Amino acid sequence: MHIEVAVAAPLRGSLTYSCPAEDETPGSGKDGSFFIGRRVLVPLGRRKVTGYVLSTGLEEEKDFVVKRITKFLDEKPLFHANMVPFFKWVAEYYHYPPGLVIKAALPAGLAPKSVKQLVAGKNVAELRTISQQLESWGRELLDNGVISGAETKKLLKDTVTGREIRKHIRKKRILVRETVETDSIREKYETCCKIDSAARDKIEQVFSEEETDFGSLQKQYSVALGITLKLSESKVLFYLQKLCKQSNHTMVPFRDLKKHYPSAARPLKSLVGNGIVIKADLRVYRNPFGEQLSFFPRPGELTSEQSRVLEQLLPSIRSKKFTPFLLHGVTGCGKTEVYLRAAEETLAMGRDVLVLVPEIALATQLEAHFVSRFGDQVVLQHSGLTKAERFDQYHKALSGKARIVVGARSALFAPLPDPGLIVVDEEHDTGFKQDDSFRYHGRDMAVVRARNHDAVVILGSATPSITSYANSVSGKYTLLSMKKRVADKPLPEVTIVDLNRDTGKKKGKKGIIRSELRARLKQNLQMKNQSILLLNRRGFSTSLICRDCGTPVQCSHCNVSLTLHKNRDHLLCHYCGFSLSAKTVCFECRSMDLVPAGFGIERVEEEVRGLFPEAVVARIDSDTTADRRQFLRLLRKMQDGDIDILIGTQMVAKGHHFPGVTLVGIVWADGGLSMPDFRAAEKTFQLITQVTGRAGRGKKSGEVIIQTMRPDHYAILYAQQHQYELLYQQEMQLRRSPAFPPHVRLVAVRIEGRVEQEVQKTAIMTGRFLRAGAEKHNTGLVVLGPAPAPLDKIKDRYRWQLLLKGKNSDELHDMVVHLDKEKADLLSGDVG
DNA sequence: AGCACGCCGACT
DNA sequence: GTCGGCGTGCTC
Repeated sequence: MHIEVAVAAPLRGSLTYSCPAEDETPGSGKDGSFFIGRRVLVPLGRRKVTGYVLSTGLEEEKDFVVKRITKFLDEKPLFHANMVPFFKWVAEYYHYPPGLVIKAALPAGLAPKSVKQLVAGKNVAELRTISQQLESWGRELLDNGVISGAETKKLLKDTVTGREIRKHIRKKRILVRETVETDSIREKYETCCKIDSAARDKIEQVFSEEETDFGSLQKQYSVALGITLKLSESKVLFYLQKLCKQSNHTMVPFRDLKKHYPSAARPLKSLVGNGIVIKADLRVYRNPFGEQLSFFPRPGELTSEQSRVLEQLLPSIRSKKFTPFLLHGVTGCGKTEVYLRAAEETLAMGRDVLVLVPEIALATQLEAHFVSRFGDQVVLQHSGLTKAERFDQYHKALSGKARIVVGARSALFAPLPDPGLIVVDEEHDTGFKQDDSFRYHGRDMAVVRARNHDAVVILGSATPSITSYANSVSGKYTLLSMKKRVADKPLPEVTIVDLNRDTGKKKGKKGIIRSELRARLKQNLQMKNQSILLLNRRGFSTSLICRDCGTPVQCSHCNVSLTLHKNRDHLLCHYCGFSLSAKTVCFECRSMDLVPAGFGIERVEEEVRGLFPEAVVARIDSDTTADRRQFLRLLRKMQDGDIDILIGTQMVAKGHHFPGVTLVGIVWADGGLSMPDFRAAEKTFQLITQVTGRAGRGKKSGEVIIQTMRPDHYAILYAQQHQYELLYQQEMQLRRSPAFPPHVRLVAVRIEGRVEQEVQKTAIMTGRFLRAGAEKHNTGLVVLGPAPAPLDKIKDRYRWQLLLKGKNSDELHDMVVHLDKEKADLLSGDVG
């Protein structure tokens, strides 16, 4: 039989392998459902790699020799057959090898491949005589007879050592062996035991949890069971019964039993021997939920808006048809409850639920709600989990033991058998886009996956992306609006403070926090309310500028200024992590007279601590919360009201529910407006609106103060007035000419490399190529550039870019494929 | 990705 | 002649 396999290697398409007849399990069906989704080890060239079975039953003649698979790596599939079209679609759309798409979709550590090992050959002994001074690898080879795969790779990569080793291989002193290491992560099993049911019934009659006299226990149990028990044996039975009742599970983990009765092993063995106790290894799932989550009860009543929105949603869920919704609801309107009710309905229909959030901090937030409602039906998928936890969560979803997955971007590929609802919370967030060589947009792909499964998809946000909103205007998505907060709480009152306005007094000594904000902070502090200050800029100051020649201190690897950090003692590059002592001199003129310029969040913190020494102040940014636990701890403290003033970057703006916050101060709102990005205004509006939404979520109403140097800017004015629709109209107007999304589609082609001239030359060549292509095929595509990218040098790599604009996405797509094929022109660097 | 194949310059 | 550098192209 022939099978179609996507191999975990950068190949455009899938490959055909043959599968020996003995692996064809009887009753597996002609549709191949037994095979699809299983991993196979296959020969690829001269080595062996992991592949994924996509389809079966390809029997026709091939013009190449079809190789046999080496073996199956799994008993059961790792993904459902209905994922195959989705994987293929994603691979095609993002020009990414299908096998690598699948590899990225599965938990890490499940793609073994063959590696070379060095083994002692028959003439090893000669190694000793040839060189009087053996290097460490030679010693290792003589002592152990083998060198590990990782080590071998390193040795062969080194030119000098590699040459020497190859010589030894020829002389049969060393042999090369190909080995395949097994999966690094596997299921976890735990020894559990239970009392045989007949014996259990008998013990049940005399069982009392309060019993402490083990002597009498021994007698009672012996009589009940009709055999003579030892004291230790009756103790084991007592604890088994007790733990069983407590946990409500029939099987008790041996580990738990030992906690109560450390010497349980021996009596347990004899009980198992005479059949009173049954032992078994049970699959356990490593628990990723960490600390106890807060519990949220199911509200009895919905707001009228929630009911209205659900009236539109629920029929679509019942109809089991692809229906995309955009849920535009102001902050604090109770979107979460809408998600939960929709999920309830989906489960009732026998289908599964996928919930995507842009980052793990929000995953925790939503996770608590979903776990409160659905208990152990919920699993998590995000980068905060260990590999082993992720593996287990994946399998729980795969097997159908869990029916709801809550997770970050990568949860998009969660192996739910039949998703009937996909929720994308905070759909506007850029966290769905991001990094890696495999750049996919989580939100967009969620819509595609929903379409594949005939599922309902809800994109939720208080500040929808202009693109999504345009889709709702055009009718592609159904718009659901919620304009009121729950319990008729008002949206916060927003005041704008003009930073240009000179206060007159204390010239040059003005702080970053102006009098209005300062006064309100003070008042809020006295009333024991909490405040949030937002500044979306890390570090102490934006740069360090030479007072003699005016040059800022720059990163030696990137074309950006270094940011002053931590007690002003070191400079840091936010793009490559390069760091330098702050006691430096100007690179241009060697002057030592360097002054900080521009302010960052650390400076705000310093100022606030100076102004309010009695307040409990905390700062949240990626410098203070490198690990997730610390971040969660701070969030919890904030929720519990143990922090008076929280100062943070955009991390504090997103989705959190802090009931005690009544004042939000935006220290400098226009930071993002000067960015060379056509979405700058949209992003600024989103950030202001999101952080504004943190105020007044509890009993008391909220207030917001925006400090800005551009008080007339529409993004800031509309955010002040909570006017999303006006922002939308303005943006659509502005993006008409010159045309920007959503009026046209945009593809950025970036060329980067270590040599500036080479990059520039390649960029110009690529530009010519693209223009020629656009003209020849008579497309409406417009090519802009090439020009140096907005960040034209990062990590020692120069970056140039071209923009492709087109109304027709197919045309753009074809052009990118066209370019991809001709990539040979590019000397170094990569195109995306 | 990783590996072979082939072309070319350098060196025994 | 031969070794090994690197550019090119293929892997069922």
